[in-house]
Amino acid sequence: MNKDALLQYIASYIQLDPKEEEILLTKVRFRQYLKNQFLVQAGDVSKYSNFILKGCVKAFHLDDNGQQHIRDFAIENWWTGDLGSFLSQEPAQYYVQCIENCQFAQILYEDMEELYVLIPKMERLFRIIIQKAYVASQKRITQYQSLTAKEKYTQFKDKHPQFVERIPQYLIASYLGITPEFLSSIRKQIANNE
Amino acid sequence: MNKDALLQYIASYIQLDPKEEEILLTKVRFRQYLKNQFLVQAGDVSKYSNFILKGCVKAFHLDDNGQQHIRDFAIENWWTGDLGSFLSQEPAQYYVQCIENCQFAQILYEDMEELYVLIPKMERLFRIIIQKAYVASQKRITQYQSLTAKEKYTQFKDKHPQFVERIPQYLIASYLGITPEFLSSIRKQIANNE
DNA sequence: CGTCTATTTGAATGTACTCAAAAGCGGTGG
DNA sequence: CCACCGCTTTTGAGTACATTCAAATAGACG
Repeated sequence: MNKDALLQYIASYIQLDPKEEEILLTKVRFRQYLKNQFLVQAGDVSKYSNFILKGCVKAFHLDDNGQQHIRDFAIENWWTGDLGSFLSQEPAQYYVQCIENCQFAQILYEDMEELYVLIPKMERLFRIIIQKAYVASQKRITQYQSLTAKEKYTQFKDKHPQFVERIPQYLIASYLGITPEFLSSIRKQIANNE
Repeated sequence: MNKDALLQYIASYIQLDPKEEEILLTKVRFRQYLKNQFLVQAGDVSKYSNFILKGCVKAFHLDDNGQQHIRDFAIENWWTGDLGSFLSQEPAQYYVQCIENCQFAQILYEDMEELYVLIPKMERLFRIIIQKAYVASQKRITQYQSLTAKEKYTQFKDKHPQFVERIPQYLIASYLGITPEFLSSIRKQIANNE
């Protein structure tokens, strides 16, 4: 499978020499998942960190009423999983499910810890990646607070057109924290004002 | 000022030898701020990463209507600032303001980058800290999605009693994404049902 | 073509907001 | 020690944004 996509991605953050790349690849497992297959299931421990080579996933949470709430979507060149479960090796709170057929590069928890020792630069890599993800997450919170549903949808559409194309609307509604019916009426409004 | 609090905090994540602690301290600036003073102002570049030795701050965002939305609070032994601005060295999107008189340990952006080189373990330290912060941020998003205002307040109160004691209610309302009037009526409801 | 899932529609409802005013509370000075 | 000031919290009436529920329509796929 396409290991080059992973190495190229990493090269955009840190420089690994050929030996280090080799070590890294001994710790990486390449794997295919089908559409609708679960990468993580709430209740199980999330054993892998998953880099997406191909495809698209949703990470979601089930509330007490059995309702699904999308935490985030992820596509090629993103990492996904339940980070909280992965770090603590305790049962996951989230589900991660494939929206399309997918290919992942997976690193086992124990191997990840070893990699940090064998290749200290990996600490830097993930520090930087997670810093960025955290900044984005903070921004999403303030947008939740300060925007109306219509504004949230408009900004999402403008910022992530690739998601709007690939992902059903009722999932986007869930990501935005609104009902699919209301998103539908927002879209109607937008269409009429143009 | 109390450098030991910083060293002790760091020691709970990584082990620094005396020489490394010394190097670290040459890069740290200890500083006092008064209640209501700004640690970060939107529009300015956030030059420091700030560790709180004493006191309590709010980080917030101003929307187009001039309304304040609390991104988060931080107290002793937490880091605060505008991470996005600090990392990119571009103008901040957030304000960070002292709710009480405060003492901080500050590290300049350039010094932080040097520290990562001089003491590679610092990469590990911040990787771990930010991973945790990111996990908490994700959890907050899903709580935003799946809880009513009353549930959000109850959970906040139970999880962060120290905040409820120190922080005015209208700021907690803003953090939860509701109006102070509505929080007041929620509290009345809770009081009546007991 | 038929079935299953996703999207749209519309009416009734509810949760949370706006606005205005009153009450509470803490500090300060006369 | 009381009176006043500024700021925070409470109250209440009217309103709006978004939800719920039920049903119709549209789309995708075998």
